[in-house]
Amino acid sequence: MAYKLDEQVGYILRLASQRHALLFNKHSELGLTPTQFSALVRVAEMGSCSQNLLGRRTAMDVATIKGVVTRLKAKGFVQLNPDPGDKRRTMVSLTKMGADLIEQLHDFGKSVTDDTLAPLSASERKVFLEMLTRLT
Amino acid sequence: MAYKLDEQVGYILRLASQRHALLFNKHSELGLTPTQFSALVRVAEMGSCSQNLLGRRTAMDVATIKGVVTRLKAKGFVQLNPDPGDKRRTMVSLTKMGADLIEQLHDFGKSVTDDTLAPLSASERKVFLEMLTRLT
DNA sequence: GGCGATTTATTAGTATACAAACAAATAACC
DNA sequence: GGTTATTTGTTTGTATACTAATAAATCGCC
Repeated sequence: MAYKLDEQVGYILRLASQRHALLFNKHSELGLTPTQFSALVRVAEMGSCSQNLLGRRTAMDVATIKGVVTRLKAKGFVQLNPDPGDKRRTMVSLTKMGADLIEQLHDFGKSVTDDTLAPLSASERKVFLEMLTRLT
Repeated sequence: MAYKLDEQVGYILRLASQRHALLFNKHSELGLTPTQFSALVRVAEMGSCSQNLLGRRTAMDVATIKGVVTRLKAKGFVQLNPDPGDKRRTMVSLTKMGADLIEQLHDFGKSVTDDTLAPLSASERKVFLEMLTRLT
């Protein structure tokens, strides 16, 4: 059987991720990237947490999460504080401005997910997401 | 319904792509990245083609494909030549070294695909890839 | 109590990925 | 045939994403 690039899961995953990013950016008046969005939503979920832990909980390595947190801080959505109990740690938490945004982010996230999955029916979406999750 | 980051298609797509990249790199003695692999396989498919067209056929914008082609050339897998009929174009083609590698790349690609899809049964794979393709 | 191992964060380097601006060549079209 | 529009390629800038090396603080364990 001939090897067809267009049928390889890695290649198609890349294409699907590209389309998702496109849909995300198309409606983003928030000025957030998908990665920044994920990190911000996760901070809201976790409350105050260390930069490293935030990275682990969003699947970003230490170098990546540092850049993301730096930019979220520059935009005024999170603040950084030293952990009084552990001098190694930098604690990340939402600013008032960040907290005020979360509900809107959830709505936005739902609509991007909906747009991305538009080619699938409701029952297909369920099956697809279950299988995709198994590939993580 | 609460918004759960872990159930959003964009987030899970990112995780699945990460796992695929991990599996790809784990067995890559070829020194190629997934992106370089895709471009090289596509050049083999297309024979000689312009750098821009190669970018379109591998879903890479002009800046990205330029970098990828530059690195493939540095590794000796492709060569660049001016198009005699169109002075704007840079034609990309395989070197002998690149051509000799293609069969091995196909085998390698198949095994990475297989590893990535390991959590799915044969019939699930078919359904999954069909649905994923619709999301591109 | 102290020493080795681990954790946390930073930095430097490489590789995608995309947008925007630019120059050169070609195509389209009247 | 000449002007406009498009195509091709380059460059700059920003944002992931990962590796590796480093330093500081803490933990584990005897």
